[in-house]
Amino acid sequence: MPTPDITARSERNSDRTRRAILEAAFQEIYRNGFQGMRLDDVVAATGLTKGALYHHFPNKQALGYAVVDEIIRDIIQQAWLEPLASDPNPLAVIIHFIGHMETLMGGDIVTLGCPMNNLAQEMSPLDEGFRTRLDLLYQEWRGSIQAALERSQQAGVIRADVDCSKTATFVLAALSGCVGAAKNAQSSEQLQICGSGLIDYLESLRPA
Amino acid sequence: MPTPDITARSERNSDRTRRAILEAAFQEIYRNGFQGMRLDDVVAATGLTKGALYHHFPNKQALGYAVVDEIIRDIIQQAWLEPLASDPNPLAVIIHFIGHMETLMGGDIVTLGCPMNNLAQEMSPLDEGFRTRLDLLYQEWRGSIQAALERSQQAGVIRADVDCSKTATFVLAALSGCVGAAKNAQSSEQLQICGSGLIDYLESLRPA
DNA sequence: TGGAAAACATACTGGATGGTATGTACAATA
DNA sequence: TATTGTACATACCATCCAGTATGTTTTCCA
Repeated sequence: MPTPDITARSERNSDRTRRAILEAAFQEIYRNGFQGMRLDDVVAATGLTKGALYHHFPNKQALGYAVVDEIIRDIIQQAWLEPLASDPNPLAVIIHFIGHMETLMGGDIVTLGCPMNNLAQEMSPLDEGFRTRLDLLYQEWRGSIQAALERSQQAGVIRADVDCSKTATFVLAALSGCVGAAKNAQSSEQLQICGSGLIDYLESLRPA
Repeated sequence: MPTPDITARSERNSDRTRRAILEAAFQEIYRNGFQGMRLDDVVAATGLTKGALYHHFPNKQALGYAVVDEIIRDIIQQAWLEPLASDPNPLAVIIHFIGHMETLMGGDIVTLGCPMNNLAQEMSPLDEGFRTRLDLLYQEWRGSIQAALERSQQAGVIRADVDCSKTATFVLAALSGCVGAAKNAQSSEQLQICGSGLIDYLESLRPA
């Protein structure tokens, strides 16, 4: 007979510790970049020690990779892929998201930017492991936008001559650019202006 | 009578040394970020020593500020402000620039991205001195694009109902986003696709 | 032409930081 | 219950790196 569920609570302690380290590392990376993240700060934020960190991760790089694979992936999944996949009017979802970004994401989006784009901009030229992981995530993200645009196109909400693949690529890049511009200016007004420019573009895709 | 020009050729030229340090620092920042830049690497690249560096700059931060004020400013000036100010058809200049970015800038634009945007993304949330300097540069850049759009608008090349201020903000942000996307993917094809999406948008501003 | 100041070079320091070596409590088997 | 492996804690090291102290050479100028 297998051990009862009571003992299973202790195994989850390990998972919880690992998760706590990952989330603290994510916050530190979000605020200071990967190179700026200090492992001492991560363990201090969790209340743990270096022994715990190095028990779960072999080194700083592996911790960074795990943050991409487990934390950042979840964020994109929940904020974009799931809402876009389930909604019957995807174009409206995209436009709504852009228009209400600061409300939907935290206010950190203005002061700190997009955590995924920050990390990609910093590490892509320096570390191929980061680059491939983040590029894969971007491909999924772009693919979900493309699929959303195509569904809206089939519903007649978007003109038939629009190249949804190219448009998805551009929209995602422009969105990253808007968030980056707002971060440089440290201004949510800048995010509004820039976002409304992107919305104007999306509206121009509608049939005449 | 002042000393003849012959002596000006002498080995020690303060301005040239300072400039050499600035350019080496720019390259290091471009490749590794400001936090990733090592002063030892900068002096090694110039063939000088730390004594020279600390004679011309009080500390690392001041060196970084000077790179923004003197090197990056010049790059934006030469690549954007001057071409846009002198040309009779500014919209065509913008479109041409976007379409031939990799040729006009170096190939580093794909592998390393935009030096100004890189630095802004890294340092704006961390250091107010960097942020204000870079924000000022962005304002000038955006202003020149806005002026260009307005001139094209007065020439009838752009529709009268277009908000040139908002459009300039969006175009600059989208452009940064495109370069960033290409850098993440390490793909000049990505830059082409993304850039053509931006060009499509600019073309849509023309009268029907 | 001498002397002061500028323009460098050389050698060093101290703190920060990623990583390691080792010890210990505890749960899971056997 | 003895044993073993897991999940941490503690203390420490080695290196990197911004910054400094000081010496030397060149330039400027009175």
